[in-house]
Amino acid sequence: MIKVLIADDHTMFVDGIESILKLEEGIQVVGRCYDGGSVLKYVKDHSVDIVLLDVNLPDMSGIDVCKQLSASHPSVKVLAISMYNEESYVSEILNHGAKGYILKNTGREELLKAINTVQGGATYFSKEVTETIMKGLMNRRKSSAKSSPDIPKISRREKEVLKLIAEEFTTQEIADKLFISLKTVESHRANLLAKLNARNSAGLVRISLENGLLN
Amino acid sequence: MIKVLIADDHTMFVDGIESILKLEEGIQVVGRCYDGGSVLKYVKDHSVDIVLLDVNLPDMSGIDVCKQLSASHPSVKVLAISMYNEESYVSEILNHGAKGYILKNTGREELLKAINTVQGGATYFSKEVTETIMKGLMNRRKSSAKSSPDIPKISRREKEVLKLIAEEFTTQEIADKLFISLKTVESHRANLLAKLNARNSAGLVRISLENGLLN
DNA sequence: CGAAAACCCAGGGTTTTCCCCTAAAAATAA
DNA sequence: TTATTTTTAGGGGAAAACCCTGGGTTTTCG
Repeated sequence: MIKVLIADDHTMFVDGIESILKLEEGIQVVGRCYDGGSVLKYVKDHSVDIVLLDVNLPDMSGIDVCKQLSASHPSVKVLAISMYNEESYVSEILNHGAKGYILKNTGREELLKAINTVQGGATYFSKEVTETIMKGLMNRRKSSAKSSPDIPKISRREKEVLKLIAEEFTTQEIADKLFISLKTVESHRANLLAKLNARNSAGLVRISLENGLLN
Repeated sequence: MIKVLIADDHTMFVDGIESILKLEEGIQVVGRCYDGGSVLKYVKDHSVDIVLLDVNLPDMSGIDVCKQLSASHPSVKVLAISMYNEESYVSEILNHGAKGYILKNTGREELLKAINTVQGGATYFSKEVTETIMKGLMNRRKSSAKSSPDIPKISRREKEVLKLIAEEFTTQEIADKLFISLKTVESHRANLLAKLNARNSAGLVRISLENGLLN
């Protein structure tokens, strides 16, 4: 028997969910909460398997609820429910321990599948949400891949110097660390400025980070 | 009846999968392929619902197979199977149309769940794979996901200066842009160095980018 | 309201970076 | 092998960054 807690500030929505789950034999709705604080309170005093958690709650964001929940009660699985298929919402709440993310226009079948999947220890995202995540991944890949229009090869030594510059070491400190002269470090930096087309160390760091040159 | 095609170059593995699926009533293994070319060929001539596709095949990578498959036969769902839980593999093959990604140490139960989920139109990732994806998301989204441990408020003017520093402008240029003295700009930078706990402008830029302070 | 804090401004003095130049030993590629 | 790149290093000077101090203004908060 899966014990489910529903957390959403819209009564009608909670009613809808409950009426769906009531018909299921393996699922028991053990409680209803209309704000984040009640969720934390309820979980403290009762046994709960899954929390159907709305991302947007009146008093505190579902993200915060999720964060605290997974810290204090890691065995409780959070299935996020939201009106919004926004990548930032999705990644944020998943980064804070949610086991799944579905939209509010989800049908009965999918809701049940999500609950069962999450209960089984895996994660569940509805199709639309997955597409959103993938789009996000794809865009980031493109931008990180294409954004090297004209970057000549950075030699091994130059890369070492570059890393140390990004870590805020002075030229003298870098020279000492690498057992080379201060003038040599300056040479490397000068070459880096030319290669990365930067005007100063600040630009050097920015360009490096934007193109992931420090890995 | 779900028609499944197994594509993997390790015979024993294919046997294992097939013996598992043979016991299932709703699933029928319609073919076996040991390289990528055969997959494309088979799909062209037969009706297939799901391809269990190994990411590493002898002749061509599973990514390429997936790409061509989703272009020529979009109704065929690809469920990627791999030994490796590498973020680059996962995101790449998912970007090319795969509907799921599971590892080779996956048990019988999870394999069946994955097949049914994918057949139902949703996507499926095993727990470990999801963690990998989320880790990747988190690293790229440090700004939104991560907490800012000890960053005092940056004033409006300081932020302006900070942005211009990151854009490689010199102190004099910043002073001219903002119609203030060179010395004033230096003051702002000094305050920024203290607030962000940086030693120099390079660190200023790094910390800003890591914490998304330039938005 | 009134004090404390934060913000914006700015100058003097010191250290560091940046730039333009040259150049040789060492490693790598053709 | 020869040719190219990398790594090393230096002089000298202009520019920028950094450190310390302080005054005037605005914001915040009891």
